[in-house]
Amino acid sequence: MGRFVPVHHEAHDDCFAEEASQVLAGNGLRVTRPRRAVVELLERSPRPMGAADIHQELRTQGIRIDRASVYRVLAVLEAQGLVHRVLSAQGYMACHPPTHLHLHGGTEPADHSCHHHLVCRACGRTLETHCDGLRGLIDTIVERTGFQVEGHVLEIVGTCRECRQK
Amino acid sequence: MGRFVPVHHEAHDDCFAEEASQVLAGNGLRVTRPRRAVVELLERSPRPMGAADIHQELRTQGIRIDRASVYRVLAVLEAQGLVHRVLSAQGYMACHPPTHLHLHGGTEPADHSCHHHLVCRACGRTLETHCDGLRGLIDTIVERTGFQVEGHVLEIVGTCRECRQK
DNA sequence: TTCTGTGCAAAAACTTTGCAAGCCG
DNA sequence: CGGCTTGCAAAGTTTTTGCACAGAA
Repeated sequence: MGRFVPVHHEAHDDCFAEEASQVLAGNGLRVTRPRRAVVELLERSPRPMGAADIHQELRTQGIRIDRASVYRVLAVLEAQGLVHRVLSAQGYMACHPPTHLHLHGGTEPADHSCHHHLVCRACGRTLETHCDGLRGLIDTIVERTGFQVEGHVLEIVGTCRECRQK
Repeated sequence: MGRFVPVHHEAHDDCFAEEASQVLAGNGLRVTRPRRAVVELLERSPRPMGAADIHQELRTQGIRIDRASVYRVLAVLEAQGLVHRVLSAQGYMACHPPTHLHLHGGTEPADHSCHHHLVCRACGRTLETHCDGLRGLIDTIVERTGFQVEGHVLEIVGTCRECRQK
C-alpha cells in the first residue's frame, strides 16, 4: 500500500499563484487581475467553491469582477489544469499542474501523484491526500476489462478527526 | 485484490422496479406512474441520464410527465437510494439499494458490495464494476487520518474495449 | 375518502453570448 | 499598438416553487 501524505489545503504555500502564472504565460494566455484573483482565492479556500461563491467572495474583497467573467476564468483555468472541478460539491478547487485533472499519461509509467479528496460532511472542508495504492486497483480493472484508463476521481465522504472529537 | 465482476447496465433484469416499489412503499411513499417510469427508464439506460434526457425520453414514450416532476421524482428516488447521481456525467443512474449511495454501514464490517463506474469517453456508456480492493485503500486512509468514512465515489474515465478496437 | 404527488405556470437561479472598452505584453 | 479579456447587458438554460386537481392506498 502506498505512502500516505495528508495535505490540508489551508497549508498551501503561495507559490501556486506563480506557478499558475507560468502555465498561463507558457500557453500564450494573459495573466490578468481576475484570473490571478480566482487562482489565489481557490488556493486559499479550505473547501471547493462554486462560481457564485467565488464571485461573491471576490466582490467582498473589493475586487471588481463580473459573474460572467468568473465562468470564463474558470473555464480557462480548468482547461489549463490549474483548477479542478470537485464533482460532488459542484465546486472548483485549486489544483497544482502535476496532478492535472487526475489524468494519467497515455502509455507512460504509472503516475503516483494522483490525489483524492476527503470531504468532511460536518465542517465541509476538503482534505487532499496522496496515496498511490489506488493504482494497483485500477491496473486490475484495466487487465480484466480491457478498459483504457485516462483518469479517475476518488472522493471519500465522512467526518474528519476534529469533527469527530466534538 | 478482490474478485472483479463487470455488470453492464443493459443486462439488468426487471426485478429492480419491483424492489424500488417496495422501498418506496416501505417508507410510506406512493408508487406512482411517474416514479415507476423514471425508475424503469434509468434501469434500462446504458448510461447516466440527465433530468432533461429523462423528461424527453419519457415524453417520447408517450408518458405524460412534467419537467418539474422529473426533478421531484429524482429527488425522492435519490433520497431513497434508488437512484444515484453520477457525478462527472451530471446524470442519474439506477442503483440497487444494497449499494445504497455507496454508504458504508457505521461500525459494521467492511461492505464489499461497493461498486465503481467506468465511464467511456467515446461511447458515453457507463459500466459498473464490483471490486472490493478499494476497501483496503480506504482502511489505510482511515487509519492514518482518523477520518471516519461514510461513503465514497470512484469513477474511472477512459475508453472501453469496444471503442478502442475501432 | 384522504392526503400525497402531479401538471401547469411562473419565478428564481445558473450559465452563456455579443459587443465595445480595457488592459496585458 | 494589437489583440486577448473583461464588464455590462441580455438571452438561454436549468431548477425550484405555488396551487388546484388527480390518483394511490
